[in-house]
Amino acid sequence: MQERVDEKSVSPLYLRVRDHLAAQIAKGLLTPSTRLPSERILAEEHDTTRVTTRLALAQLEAEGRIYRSNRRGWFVSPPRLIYKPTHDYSFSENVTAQGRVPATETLDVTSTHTNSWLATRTGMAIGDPIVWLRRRRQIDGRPVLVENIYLNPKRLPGIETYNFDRSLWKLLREQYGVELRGKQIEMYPTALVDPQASAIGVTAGTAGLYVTRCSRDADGCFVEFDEEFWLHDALSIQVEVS
Amino acid sequence: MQERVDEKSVSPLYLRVRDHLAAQIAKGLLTPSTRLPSERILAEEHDTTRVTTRLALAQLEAEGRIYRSNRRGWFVSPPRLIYKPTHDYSFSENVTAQGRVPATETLDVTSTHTNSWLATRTGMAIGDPIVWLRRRRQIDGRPVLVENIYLNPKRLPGIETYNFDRSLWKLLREQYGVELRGKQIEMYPTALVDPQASAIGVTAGTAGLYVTRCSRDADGCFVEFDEEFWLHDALSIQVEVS
DNA sequence: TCGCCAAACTGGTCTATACCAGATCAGCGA
DNA sequence: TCGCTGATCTGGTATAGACCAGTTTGGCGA
Repeated sequence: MQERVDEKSVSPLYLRVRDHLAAQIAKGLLTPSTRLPSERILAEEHDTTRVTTRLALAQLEAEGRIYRSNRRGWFVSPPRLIYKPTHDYSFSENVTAQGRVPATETLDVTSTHTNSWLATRTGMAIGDPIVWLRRRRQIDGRPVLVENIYLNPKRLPGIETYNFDRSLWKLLREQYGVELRGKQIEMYPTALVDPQASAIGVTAGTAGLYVTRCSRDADGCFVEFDEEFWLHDALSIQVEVS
Repeated sequence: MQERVDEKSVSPLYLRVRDHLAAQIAKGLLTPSTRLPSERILAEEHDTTRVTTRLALAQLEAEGRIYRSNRRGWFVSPPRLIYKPTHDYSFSENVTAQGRVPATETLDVTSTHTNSWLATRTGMAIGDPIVWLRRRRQIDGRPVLVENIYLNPKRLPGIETYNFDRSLWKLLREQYGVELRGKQIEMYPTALVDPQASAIGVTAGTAGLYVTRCSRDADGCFVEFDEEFWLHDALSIQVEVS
């Protein structure tokens, strides 16, 4: 089927398909949130098979240029959200400030107990009561992260009764007078797997960024431990040191 | 060939293969730097084909559990290097402090001129002389990053004549009395593509972390702009805010 | 006009196979 | 003993299909 290109050392076909699509995105022929032609059509256009086409798409996905929406197709990625962990406290405010539309959904709120994994990270004792909150957050209608938040009910009595579909940071400040001071942040790239992958609506193995954040108030008292699973193409992190 | 598992809703075969390998790693049957059985053997063991086996391996690679060495095989990933951009200055010292063996290779040193991309990031004027240094760095013999470093020859006269196969930070301090103060850091996950992918010896599309760092001395004078391309499974980033 | 349902379409998973190119290694010859 | 060489092993690239499971959509009927 494929006419043999007899020149030596041409790049592999799947990279040529990748470059062709990348050029169309760069030229503005394909813009954020537009759908790419289907895999079958792309395969036909390049005189190849779906397997090879999917290799090319996987390359662009890994670069963060396109993403897939489950069985709906491939889409051009929007710009990354700029996130400054040393400055930003509120997801909603940050997203809004960058001209985009945030949304937050509470998935689950549970009163439970500190396990050993949490204990070493928060300073709480094993067995201490703790409130476990799961949320999904979106930018312009696209889910970009799910998070597990663990709240200290000693410092935040009655916290489990509030509505969490808004800024947690505002809630803490307005209802509990908490001024967050210290934060320990850890992050590394990894794949999203279940249950996070299905919560965010992507296939297992999609590239992600894992971020944890432990926040304390002005007295050094543990307030909140946050575990975030981001889509890898959704954010860019900026840190300033002086 | 494959005996049909007639239970409904069993997970896909490639995820079962993934989980089987992950369990072996967790149990310690496969330890860092040991080679996995070849794709053909794994396929045979699980009564499937190489294509499906490679899907499973790609999952584990995306999670950072295994990595591939070009045409040599798949290996279990070593622990991530902990990197604290707000504290750490020296790659070599940091790697050594974590009980591992660092190595640095200089790939290229060129005296060139500031382009517009660099100008907006460094504050230099377009056309200003600048020294471009490319290095590859290893941990325990495995290349984990390549970097482009741009040095300000006004602040660092004669810098291009030094040997760069050691800590640049020490060189700046000892030879030029530079005390780095301000740093602007930006990072996001993306795929490694050529020329960085081949410089690091991985296939194009391998997951990576892109990090840039702009350093200034105590007077606020631009000293160094660093652009790093890390393997995504090689590091974990920690930031402390107070 | 509205709502439902079936067809068409999407990506998701999987088989079976082929050939290529670089890495490795055993064995042969100097 | 050492170095070369070729066989063998590895992953890398590619074809040509198949069927499944959600999503979307167009048309039909109330």
